[in-house]
Amino acid sequence: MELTRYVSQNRMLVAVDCIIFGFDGQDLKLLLIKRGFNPEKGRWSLMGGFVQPKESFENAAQRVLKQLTGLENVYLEQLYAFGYPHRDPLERTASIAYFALIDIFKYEKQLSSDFHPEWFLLKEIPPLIFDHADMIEMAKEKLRYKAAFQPVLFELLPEKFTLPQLQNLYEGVYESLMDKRNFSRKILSTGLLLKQKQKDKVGSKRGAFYYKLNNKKYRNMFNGFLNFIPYPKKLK
Amino acid sequence: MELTRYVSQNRMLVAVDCIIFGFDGQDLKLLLIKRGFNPEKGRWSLMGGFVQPKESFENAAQRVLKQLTGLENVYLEQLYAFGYPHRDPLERTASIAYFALIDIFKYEKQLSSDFHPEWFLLKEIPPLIFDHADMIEMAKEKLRYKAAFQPVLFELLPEKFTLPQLQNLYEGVYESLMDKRNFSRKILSTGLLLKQKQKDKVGSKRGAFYYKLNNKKYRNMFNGFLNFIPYPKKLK
DNA sequence: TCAAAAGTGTTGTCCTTACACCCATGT
DNA sequence: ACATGGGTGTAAGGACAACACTTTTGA
Repeated sequence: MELTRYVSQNRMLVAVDCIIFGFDGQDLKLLLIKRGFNPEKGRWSLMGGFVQPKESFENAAQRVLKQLTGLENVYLEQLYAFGYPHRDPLERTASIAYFALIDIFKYEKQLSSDFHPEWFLLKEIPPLIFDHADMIEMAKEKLRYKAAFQPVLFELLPEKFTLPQLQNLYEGVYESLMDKRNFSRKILSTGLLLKQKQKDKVGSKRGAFYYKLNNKKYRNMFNGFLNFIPYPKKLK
Repeated sequence: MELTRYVSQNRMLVAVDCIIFGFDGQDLKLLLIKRGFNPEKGRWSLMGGFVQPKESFENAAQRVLKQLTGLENVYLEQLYAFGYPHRDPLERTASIAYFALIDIFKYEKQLSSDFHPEWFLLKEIPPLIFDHADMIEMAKEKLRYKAAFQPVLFELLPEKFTLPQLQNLYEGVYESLMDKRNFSRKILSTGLLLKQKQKDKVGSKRGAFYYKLNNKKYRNMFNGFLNFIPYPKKLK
């Protein structure tokens, strides 16, 4: 015998939306798509989808992410549940927002066409549907908050990267300038980085040494409390 | 004309659940209720309720909280959206968990009877329905995380409180001991506290001075990054 | 040879920790 | 008078911010 269901309560649609961050060595970017159906068809939007009956929210976000980027095993974290009644004018729809940090170079090899995805500079996000701009704002804030104490930004980098690239990344996230001497001392003192013998010759004539993550240490420290950003700074 | 709805998608129930923290000057506590309906009738549970058609999640949480405690304008923050398919065995139900920090003494004056609420020591939480224990675990963690950098724990205190009480609170949240000299220096250096002339004579013969929050400063600092917990410590 | 970016060391200041004694009062 | 918890100061070490010059190399 089935117990009675929760009668006389209203059900609603539940979707996930993904705020997908990437970093090209210079600038922080977001991956957006052209919405393919009504309402708001053709406008820019976060990638999203409805949660299916047998799926957890996390699984739904992974599915949606894979659908767009082809990537799996990506850093994905629940951001916030958005649910005011008319956020989707057509029908009440809750959205569980996730933010993802991906290696933009892995993505660029993928060919995903249906959604007309495009990378936008974080500073040049176009108008978006519904409350997606709020979601992005919150994701930026959470990323700043989190990256201040945990080495999460490495998820945005390829296997090999240079210190100047890493500093660009931190400067982008915090929209501020940092002293390269203090920055490298602090980062290197964590012991997270392994210096490589090769240099990256793209960004400069002299070239900058590549580093890789010390993966074992990285996993151990991932949930620790560190102190990655400098105290309040003078900008020149 | 109405646009087509999102046909062939499944809707689900959405509820809110509240993790309600209190502090009696000595220990951290949680407010739990006896669930009044099936399934799992009569077992301990977080206070919750279904989100109504015209309600945001935040409003639903406020409503539920007021229903139980009689309190409004309480510190309330979204924690996480729990949604794996069978968390409620009866029917798929998402739960948006909120955590609340309330002044336990304000509550104690309220008479709310229907739910058979009881305060439990945070260290002595009974078995709970569904995934409520996970919610509490996450709430504890988030409170620790947040209180490390923001003066959020004052939301748990009455208007007037003593430094030893405040220290008990921090020690309870971090399950560790702190040096009272360093603690008071650090707290007082924020300028958040206003010393009162009266003393609390309950906790000791000599009595401890009351302090009040400097509310203006409090509001300004609330979203700042501070450093409230000591670096790794030796416990005696 | 010059322009452009990479790399590196020192110093002063402030924050943090560790630690011990006296004070006020109710019993 | 004594037991209980409240209140305070100092010194040493570590972390942080400020700061400038040399190196490399492609054009």
